[in-house]
Amino acid sequence: MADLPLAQPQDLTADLTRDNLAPEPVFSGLVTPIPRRAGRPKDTAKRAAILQAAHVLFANQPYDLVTMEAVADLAGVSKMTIYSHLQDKETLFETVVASVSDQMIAAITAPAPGGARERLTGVGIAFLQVVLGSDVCRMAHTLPGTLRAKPGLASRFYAAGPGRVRAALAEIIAREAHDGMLTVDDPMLAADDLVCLWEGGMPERIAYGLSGLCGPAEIARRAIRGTAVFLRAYAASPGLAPTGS
Amino acid sequence: MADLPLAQPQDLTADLTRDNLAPEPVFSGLVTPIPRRAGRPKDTAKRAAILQAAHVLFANQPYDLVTMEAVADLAGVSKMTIYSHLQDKETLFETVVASVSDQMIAAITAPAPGGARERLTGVGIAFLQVVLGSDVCRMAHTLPGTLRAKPGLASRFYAAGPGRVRAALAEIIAREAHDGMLTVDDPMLAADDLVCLWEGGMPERIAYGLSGLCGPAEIARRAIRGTAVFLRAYAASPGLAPTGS
DNA sequence: ATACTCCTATACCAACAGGTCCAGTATATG
DNA sequence: CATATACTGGACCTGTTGGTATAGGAGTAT
Repeated sequence: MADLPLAQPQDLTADLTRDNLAPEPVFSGLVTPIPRRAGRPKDTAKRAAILQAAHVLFANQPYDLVTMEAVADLAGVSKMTIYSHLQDKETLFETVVASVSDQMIAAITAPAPGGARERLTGVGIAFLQVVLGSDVCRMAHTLPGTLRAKPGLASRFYAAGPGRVRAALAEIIAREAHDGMLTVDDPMLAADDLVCLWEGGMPERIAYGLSGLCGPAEIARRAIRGTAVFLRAYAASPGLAPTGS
Repeated sequence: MADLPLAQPQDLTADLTRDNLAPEPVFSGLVTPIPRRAGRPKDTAKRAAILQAAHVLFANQPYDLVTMEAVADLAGVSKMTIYSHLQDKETLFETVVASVSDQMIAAITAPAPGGARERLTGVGIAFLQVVLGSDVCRMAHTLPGTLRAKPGLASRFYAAGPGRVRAALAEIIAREAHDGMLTVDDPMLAADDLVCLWEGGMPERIAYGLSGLCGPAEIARRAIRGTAVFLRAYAASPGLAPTGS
């Protein structure tokens, strides 16, 4: 029963100070283009700081435990400033979630050269870097509970994030199958299998706080291993006929 | 209170009336043995009703949205009665989680006869019946967010539930490997693979509310398919299709 | 019967979070 | 310059929730 050395989830929010934010200038692109109005214009840097602070907090705490004042403090901004940029807490959360989806998809869709094994391994590494290597993982496991009451948002997030990844993967697999490299009954199910083999119970253990985020070495190892197992099961090797279908 | 227009997520909690509880007499066994004191004895049925109501509510709502009054109403009991049986909300939650773990383990550890394929498929069906076929699935995805702040409880739950299942599975796999039926590098990782192949992205989709619970047919199909893919990847003799046994 | 305990109902408290109001100040445009 | 808007900081309101206090009714033991 003795398991791996597990990371303590206590100090997750310990060092969340304003000067200690993760250097992800992702939110700069989400800023409004400039409506050109009279009076003092809104400070786009403040909006980015708000979204980034919310990103960090939502990634490390369940939705209900993230207070607007905490977001304001972490962003170095007055609470009212948040409400002047975002309508309410739900809108703030939704904006952060949307940005995470974009980030995830951008990481996946980068084309990779090489053979089937190299291509799949490359996609796996990019996928795991987001899913196991960033705080997105923790946020992903906070989402279902939060979005239970907002089915519209939930389906939108799934379609934009995991769903699109799975579809893209299924297409890759279908192409390989068409080229005779794989023998696949259902590309969608095979995509599920591939994703799961890459992840292997890690998201669950990370979500439970029993394991920390994965580093590059661990990520590469898992991508290679998962792809290998997948290819053993689905490779169009002579004499081995796939079941099902 | 339950009549409020509070955002009911897809009537999940719509028909949770006192006479409509799921018929699971699981909690009868958790009742105190009879302390034999003077005066009126505690009503063990009420304790069971409390735990069962809490089970239903925690399975369908995140922790923070489950109020003690809701539990009391659903159990048909005064709020004070809950506090006379359970110390506080966390204890109530912990008790329910423990019972779910017991239920899960009992479903898994039932020994199955037959060959490797039959044994694994049988375990898979038992496993998926709990994980995909009951409200445990929804609760499982609520847990990480809830338990983030209580690492002790989280690790205990994981050890009692998913962790023990994985260990048991790893042992089965190791035995098959020792008997020459499988070629396995690491039984623990292989157990992860098998579980994931059984589940295939379903828990995620169920948690997001994009899919309902799986029925027996779907569960059997997934157990068979997952086991088949697993055997294709891990079967000892690559040229011999293990479809027959 | 009596004593003791359980159970209920209700009111109540403290804490806390989401959101608003407001007075004052800063910063842009025309 | 004037004007319009942004931002701050805090007080403030409102609603909710976990948990407590209390009083009276009800069931079971001796």
